[in-house]
Amino acid sequence: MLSTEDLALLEAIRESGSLSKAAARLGKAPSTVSHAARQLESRFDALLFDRSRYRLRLTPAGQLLALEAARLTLDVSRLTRRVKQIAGGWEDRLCIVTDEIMEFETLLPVIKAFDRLQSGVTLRITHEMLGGTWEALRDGRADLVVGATNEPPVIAKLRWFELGVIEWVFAVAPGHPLARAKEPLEPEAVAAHRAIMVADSSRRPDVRSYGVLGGQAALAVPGMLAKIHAQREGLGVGWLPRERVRSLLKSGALVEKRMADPREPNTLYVAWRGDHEGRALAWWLDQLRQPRLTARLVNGLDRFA
Amino acid sequence: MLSTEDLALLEAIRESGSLSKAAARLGKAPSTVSHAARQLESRFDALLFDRSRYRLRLTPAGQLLALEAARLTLDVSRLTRRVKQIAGGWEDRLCIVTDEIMEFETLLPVIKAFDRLQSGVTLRITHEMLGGTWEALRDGRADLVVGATNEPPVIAKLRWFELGVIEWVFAVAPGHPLARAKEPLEPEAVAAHRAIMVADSSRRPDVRSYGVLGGQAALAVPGMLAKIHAQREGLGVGWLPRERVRSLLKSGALVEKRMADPREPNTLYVAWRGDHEGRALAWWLDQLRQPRLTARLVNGLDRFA
DNA sequence: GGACTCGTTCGAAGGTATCGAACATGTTAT
DNA sequence: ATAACATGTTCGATACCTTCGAACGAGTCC
Repeated sequence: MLSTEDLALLEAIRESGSLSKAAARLGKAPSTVSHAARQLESRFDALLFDRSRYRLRLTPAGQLLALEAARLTLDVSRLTRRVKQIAGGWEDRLCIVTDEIMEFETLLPVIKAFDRLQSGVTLRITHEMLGGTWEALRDGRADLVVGATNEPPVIAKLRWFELGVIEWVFAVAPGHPLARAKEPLEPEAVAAHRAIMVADSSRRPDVRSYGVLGGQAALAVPGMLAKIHAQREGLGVGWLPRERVRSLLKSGALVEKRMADPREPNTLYVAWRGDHEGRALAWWLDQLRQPRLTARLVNGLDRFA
Repeated sequence: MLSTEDLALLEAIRESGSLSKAAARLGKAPSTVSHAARQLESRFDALLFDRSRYRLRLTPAGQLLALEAARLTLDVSRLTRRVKQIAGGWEDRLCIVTDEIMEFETLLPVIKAFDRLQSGVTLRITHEMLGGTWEALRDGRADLVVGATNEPPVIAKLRWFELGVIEWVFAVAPGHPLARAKEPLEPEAVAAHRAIMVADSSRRPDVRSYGVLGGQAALAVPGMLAKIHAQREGLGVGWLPRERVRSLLKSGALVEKRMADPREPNTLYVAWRGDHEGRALAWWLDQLRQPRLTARLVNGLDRFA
């Protein structure tokens, strides 16, 4: 194959346009370079050097080789770095999947801190909706999930801890008919109005349509933030995460309604497969155990404050 | 860097799960393989082999290296082929640009014949409209242009020969008002009807709108074939290449009209830059000098016969 | 024309890869 | 439990490859 010395030789000849000048540059004897050039030609079974004139130069084939050898050398040095990375206990890449209710910006400082480690680990952070987080972990699409809801399913070698608890509030716009309805609201009263629910982009059943009654009209929106907006505009009703609409409730832009059937809080989980633990995963798990970050992820950002 | 021996060693160990078995496979002494393994680890400054158990195995880092080394080896063998190709006088790639009026299928047998040469030269064949062929040659986007119209422009080292002559006919649908108009048709009579012209997909001025008069209504269509269809449907009028509509004229689906201002035939050219002549280009030029192929390209296919 | 440059060939020296023997440890079959 | 066999490492000797410097013929420049 090709060595760094081969590349250096080709580049020195290309740039100096002379074998003896190239040898001087490389700190080698001209005879060494001459011999090495012959060896290269023999190895590739191609004329790489034009000796028809006084000073030796690259043929077009030699030029192509010089160019491509440079690219290959880059490839190899990247590979060397990656191999060292892994030998040092870091992963090649880390895929983190969060529930879409969680705001990506909360993770930005963490990502920056991780970058400062200069581990070389490729990071990939994506969202999943509904039970999609557990699915991603099972399928191997995720190495780490943040904010998974429902009880942890049966997955080989699964490890997890609780992130926190998310509380729900049934809220309507002040001008919505249900805003003036007698409390606690009965299911029949709710069923007469359109429900707002988060669209399920996966093929799974609509797990996120909590409290939507049979036959009830529904509007599916692309995420929790969109759901908040839709309900604030009076387009429909449904459950919303309390901490994420706190200032809307306080300002009256949304009105909380007590329900005949209250909704239990949800526990959020951090989970990973225990058979693939590298330093990057360990680092992230450590961060996710920090109470301040945890609170921020669970409670979210009040985008309406 | 990496050698084919390095790759062979890594793969033999991975597949046999043992250093001594790998050595047997490679036809080498176990001590040689042991030493080579140590050298590899030293070169990458990483533990590539797990010696904690009876039989030596690859670490995750070693596995990544084995995988990536295989990919790199493939890269190098491709490069070796390319270098040999060029040293043998072939180009790395050949870009042929034809005028879009020419049917691609006419070139299929030529492409197949070229493939049979097994030169390794990458072939790229594209269309240009209007003066786009000359532009492609000047810009270096084309190595060879086929069917360029107008006089050859000033391009450094330009070489060319005539391919043939294309004749035009002013044709209208039988139900079109101009079909019954008195001959020869005067410009004023034509100007009252919509012109069909080939859309210019480049940024150049509309050179292909020959005979379109100022203020005349126009319909731009995506190519000569589309123009033929549009005129046959009576959507408008204009000049068409005589040989490509011969059977439509014969069947009466299109009616030829004599004009007060006849259109001169166009000369088509084959052109290339003379400073980059390899064996592939030479081969194609040779083919393009064959009278049968030339006639087919110039006269085209009568898709309506 | 003389001084210098260029690249090749050649023999010698230096560096690297490979072999086989010896050895310690682990595994398997009886 | 023991003997036979397997595994991988270390080490010295040998083989192979790379590099050097000297000598040389041909080209270039002042």
